Order: sequence, then C-alpha cells, then structure tokens
Amino acid sequence: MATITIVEDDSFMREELTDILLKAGYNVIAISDFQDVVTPIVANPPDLVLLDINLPGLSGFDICRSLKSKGIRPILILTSRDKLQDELHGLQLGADDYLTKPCNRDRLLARIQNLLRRFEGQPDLLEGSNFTLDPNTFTLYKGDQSLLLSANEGKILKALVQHKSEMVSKSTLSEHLWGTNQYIDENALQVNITRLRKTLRKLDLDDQIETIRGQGYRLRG
Amino acid sequence: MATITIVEDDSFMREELTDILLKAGYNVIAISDFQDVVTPIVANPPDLVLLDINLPGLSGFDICRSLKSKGIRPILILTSRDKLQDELHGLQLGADDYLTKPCNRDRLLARIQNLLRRFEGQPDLLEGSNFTLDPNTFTLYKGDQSLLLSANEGKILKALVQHKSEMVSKSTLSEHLWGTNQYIDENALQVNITRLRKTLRKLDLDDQIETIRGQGYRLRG
DNA sequence: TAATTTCCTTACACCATTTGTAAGTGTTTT
DNA sequence: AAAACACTTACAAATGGTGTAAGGAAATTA
Repeated sequence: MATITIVEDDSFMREELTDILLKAGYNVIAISDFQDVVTPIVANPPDLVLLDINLPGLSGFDICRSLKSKGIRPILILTSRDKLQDELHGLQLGADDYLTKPCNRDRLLARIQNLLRRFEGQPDLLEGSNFTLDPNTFTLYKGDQSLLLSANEGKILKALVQHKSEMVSKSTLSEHLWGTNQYIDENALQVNITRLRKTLRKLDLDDQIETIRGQGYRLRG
Repeated sequence: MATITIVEDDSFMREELTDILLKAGYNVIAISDFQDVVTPIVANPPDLVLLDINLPGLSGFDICRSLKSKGIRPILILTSRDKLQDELHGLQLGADDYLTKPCNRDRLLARIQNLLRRFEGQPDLLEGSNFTLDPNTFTLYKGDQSLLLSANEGKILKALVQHKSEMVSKSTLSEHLWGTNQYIDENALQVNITRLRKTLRKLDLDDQIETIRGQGYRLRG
C-alpha cells in the first residue's frame, strides 16, 4: 500500500490527518521536526506528500519545489487561506493539487486516490485526431513538427479538444478567452478562430474546426 | 528487473537489441506487429520504451507523444538519420533521450541505465541558494512568487546555476547567449547581466550575481 | 431569385516585450 | 592621477499579440 508523508505543524490537524489516512489503509509518516523538512523526505521517498503551505517561518512553496527538484511527487498542498491566488501559485509548479482547510474527509481521500492513480504514469497531453496539444505550454505537435500557439489560440484549441468532437458554444469559448461574462465583440472570437485555423494550416491541419452556424464550433475527427 | 519494450521494424536490428538487453538482465518485449503499436504498450507498460523513429508508414513522433500522453515513460529514441534537427524534435517533447544508429552497445546500456535511474523520480528543476529555476521554461521561483525570464536572462541564469558558485567566464556566457564564437559587443553581455540583476530584484533577490573583474561572473551562495 | 442573416478575412493601429547599440557614469586597480 | 574595466540609462528597431472595423463570402429563408 502507498506511503504518504504529512508535513503539518498544527499537531491536532496532523493527528487527525494521520488517523484518517491510517484508517484508509495508507502507511503514514508524519514530520514533526521542521528544521529540515526536505532531507528526511528525500531519504525515504513516499508515494505522495501532503504539505501544509503555511508553516511557521518556512516557505511551503520553496519546500514544494525543492521536493520536486529531487523527484519527489506527487505533492498535495494543504492551505487554510482560501485565496485563489495562492492555490494557483501552488499548482503553478511543484504542487500537483491543492486542498483548502478545513477539509472534508472524503474529499481528501478522493484527491489522494486521484493523484496516486494519475502518478503511476503521468500524462497531460491532449490528443486530437491528427495532432497533440500540450495544454500548459500551448505547444502543438504533429509528426516531427511542432509549433507554439499564442495565448488565445491555445485557449480556444484547448477548449475544443477537451470537448472532443462535441460542439462548443461561442459563449463558452468567450469565457475561456476573456473570462465569464466579460463581453467582447463577437467578431473578436471569429478573428481568433480565423487566426487559429491559419496557424493550424502551418502544420497541414486543414479543416479541423467545423463551424456550427448560430451555435459555435466543433473539432472534426 | 526493469522491463523494456522495443519498437523496431528492422528484424536484424531488433534481434540484436533484444539480445543485448537480455544479456544485460532486462526483461524485453519486442513489438513485431506495427498495425497498432500504442495499445499493446499501454496494456502492458514497460519501464522504458526503445523506439525507432523511422518506421515504414508511421510517424514515430506521433507514437512517441501518444505514448507519453498515456503516461508511458521514459522513451529512448533510435534514429538512423544523424541530423541534429530530428534529434531535437524528438527530445522536444515525448522523447527523453535519443541515440543514433548504428549504436555502440555500451553507449546504449549507459543511456538506458541513466534514464531508468532518472525516472525513478523526475526532477529537472535547478536550485539556486534562494530560488529555483526551471531551465526549460525559464521560469524563476522564490517562495510563493514566480516570474518568467526572457530568453537571454534565462540562458545566463541557467549557465550560472549549472556552475553553482563557480566562476563562469564572459566568453562562456557569450556562447550560451549567441552560440560559439559569434562575437557580439562585450557590452551586450554587460547589459544583459544588468537586466537579469534587475529582474532578480523583483523577487528580492539582490546581490546574487558576483562579478569577477576581468574574468566573468559567479553565483553567490 | 432576392433578401437577410451569419460567418470569414484582411488590413490597421496599438501595445508590450525583447534586444543590440551607444554614450555617459561609476568603480577598481596600478 | 590615469587607465582599465564595469555599470547603467536611453534609444531605436524588430517582433508578436490583440481588438476593431469594414467589406466580401456563404448559407439560410422567403
């Protein structure tokens, strides 16, 4: 069974987490000395690290990246601040998922299960019918060629690929581009579609995006 | 012992590779049906894939990315074309290393050993004393902040971090920036150093780069 | 067919970023 | 004090991304 290391300074929280995980059948190592968190973890690499980002006097973010640079993954971040910013920063690199405290038991276990499953082999490439998209860097691949999409192109194509072969409404695409209900001229979307099509053509990807009149767009394949 | 899957259409080559790997103590699965390469590999994921990029009628690059999107890694590419371009493309995403045919036995085994060691946990973040650098995306991390460096800034910092606390000569840095012996005004390097320092200061990283008069620069720490 | 709606494309202007050059100032060494 | 070296600032050019506008193309409807 998988081993999970807990890094959490609040002793009550730490024991509760330990209890939950033990009962769920995981091996648990709880760190209680915060002088040097990284080396003991590296010395005995677990299958997952549960990391409180708010440690007294320490930067959880630095610990997170330090662990990752040593190959320790996945890392699930615990945070009491429920500000979106921090979560994004945590995910931006190093962390693989986050959770806000106080956390529901089932939710916690679900996330952990998810990460463990996912990290038996890590994917994170989206496959179209004729191409592959890295949704993080917006790099487009086909055969031995590759291409960096612009932000707008990437957002559109990502949305389309995620709804593989299903129609994506214009308003949905607008949200992906400019956020919810930030209304921009509808033509702006059209222009960006045109530009994406043009870019796709550079890799001989013609006729990938089908337009559904009055509704939205759809990826062919 | 680790399992290695071989994808190679030339039967002579395939048997030779199989032989070498078996004698080295690996479990070997050799694919001989090239109708659908990906699914059998996904069904039985090996610890490493040895992939000939020149398959008749197939795009080895597509296979490569398809495998990676399914979480199959590492992938070591075999190529008979010794063009640098292809190798770079192979590495750009999906492949984790490459090898040109015909290949030396010891070299092959060394590469494989390397990859297997590396992929027990994958790092690829460079750690400075106060910061972390992703040398691929040139993203700079410190605490909960991050920052995208420009190409020049990234190249310089990468070179400095790689020679942690050792001096890096101006000519070496020039090579990292503009390639070997492409002489550009020495002042250009100074300017780029200034810019990097300024950027570092945005994350409160002051006095990171020490100048060694008449010689070059050095990372403090 | 004609009118209307919807979509596509091109050109334009604006902005932000990156970068080498140049010139002047500061600092160290001799 | 002079020379050598390093630092900084400003400038201009190039590049790329973006929304807007306007006109043409295509599909739909009457």
